[in-house]
Amino acid sequence: MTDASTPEYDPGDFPPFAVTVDVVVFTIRSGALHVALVRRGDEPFLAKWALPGGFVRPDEDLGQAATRELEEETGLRRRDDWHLEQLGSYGTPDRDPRMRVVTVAYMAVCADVPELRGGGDAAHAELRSLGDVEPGTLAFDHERIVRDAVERVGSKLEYTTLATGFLEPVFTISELRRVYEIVWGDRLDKGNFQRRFRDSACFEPCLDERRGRGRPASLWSVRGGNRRRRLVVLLDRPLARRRPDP
Amino acid sequence: MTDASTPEYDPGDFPPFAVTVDVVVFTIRSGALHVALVRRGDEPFLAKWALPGGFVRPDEDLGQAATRELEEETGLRRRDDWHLEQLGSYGTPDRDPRMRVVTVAYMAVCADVPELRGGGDAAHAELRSLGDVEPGTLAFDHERIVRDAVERVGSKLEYTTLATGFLEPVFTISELRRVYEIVWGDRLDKGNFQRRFRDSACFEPCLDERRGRGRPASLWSVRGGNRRRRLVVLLDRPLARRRPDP
DNA sequence: TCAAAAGTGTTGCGGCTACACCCATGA
DNA sequence: TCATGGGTGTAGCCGCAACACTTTTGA
Repeated sequence: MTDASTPEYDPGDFPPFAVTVDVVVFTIRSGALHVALVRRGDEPFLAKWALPGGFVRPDEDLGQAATRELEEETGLRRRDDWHLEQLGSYGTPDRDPRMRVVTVAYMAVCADVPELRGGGDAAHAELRSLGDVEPGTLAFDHERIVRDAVERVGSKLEYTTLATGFLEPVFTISELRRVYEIVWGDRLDKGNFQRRFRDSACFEPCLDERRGRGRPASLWSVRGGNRRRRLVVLLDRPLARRRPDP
Repeated sequence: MTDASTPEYDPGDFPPFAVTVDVVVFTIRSGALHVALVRRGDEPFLAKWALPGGFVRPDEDLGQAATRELEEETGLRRRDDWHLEQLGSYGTPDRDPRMRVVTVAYMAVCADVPELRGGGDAAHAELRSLGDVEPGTLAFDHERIVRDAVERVGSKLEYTTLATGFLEPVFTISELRRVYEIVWGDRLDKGNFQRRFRDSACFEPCLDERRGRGRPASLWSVRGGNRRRRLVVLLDRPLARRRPDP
């Protein structure tokens, strides 16, 4: 609730906060998990890498703000088949040296994009491989946010169809397997994975196939999804990551 | 990030928001899941039930604010063995009719408490059975928040030791099973549940037992926990809820 | 004809469900 | 000695990991 503790309510009574959104955009490029970062054009953290984001406007919803900032700062178009979900809020009093800022972090997953336009007011926007992001080089608490997002996307692969968000709406099962292998950093058995997803009620085969070097692969999509709006739904049977045993 | 989009930054530039925390406190009482609610003493939603919560202070962390508000409005003492976790943020522009408020929702799980003191400025605080909360009777968007919290606690029982948060630090396996049955609204096989948790590496037996009507039950605790600080950790093997098949 | 990639078969182990059964106690 | 709740045994099924194998293509 908002003010059961302030019986003598007055609009000027509350401590004013700045509220921002930050977005962790994941995509897969050249076989590695990448995240979209912008180079800061101002103090503090001038010239450091940061997540795309910015102030929430007085009349917009939090999710809208995330979409807008992403578009402004990276040029990524709002496409219906993005997956965007709220990650959590970060509001330590000293996380911004200038003032009290609470940020609502979002996580987005999208298929590879040809080029990031360093648009808006962000000096420069770029997809960077997670392995290339040196610890301690991100502005604010963004390293922590990225860590939390990586953990979230990894665990969501276990029990949802989120992996398809990295691919085109129509994909082969091998492509899907490669997503899992890249995000989890592990090898998965080709045959078992094949069966697992072929037999899942969450996917349906298209009648088309993709030709490459070897035998053609049949194409699949998320059941109920289509080219414009792809679905992230619960897997009928979860696929547990292998955890290193102690 | 916070202001890559405002190169000419000025502390007065940002749109001011109010930031609050709201807490969904769960406990089990008389065999039913209960949630702590306060009765509002002011407009809007005068005399309606709402979640305990309030403004975040300029110098405190979000989690601290949640703990403080809970203590002030319900009299629940800060005990080390509470489980408190962030649920998510809710910031639709019109969720508070007076002004723009973003709330960070938290979920807490605690063992049954003897009595709620309707302290602080909240007119009245009470534990109410979830089944008795009529749809449409909560202030703001608190019904939505409670729904999300119920879903979260249910799913967390599947893969963590969160269920122990409803019990004393030392408990019997049957008590634990009853927590699952109440939260999930389902019967679980006594023998299979017994084995499952007896064999889990997450629990360890105390050398004590509890005597009641039948055969004495041996007491257990979370491995690594103790009476002051009980642990919520990942179960070595998840326990999937039965989902109604379509 | 060979390499490459898709896809299937098969076997064995382990966990899980269902249900019957035994155990230890208080009344 | 009976009711009550704690706890164990067990048989069968099902899923899954491992790995060998077949299929279908491009070069």
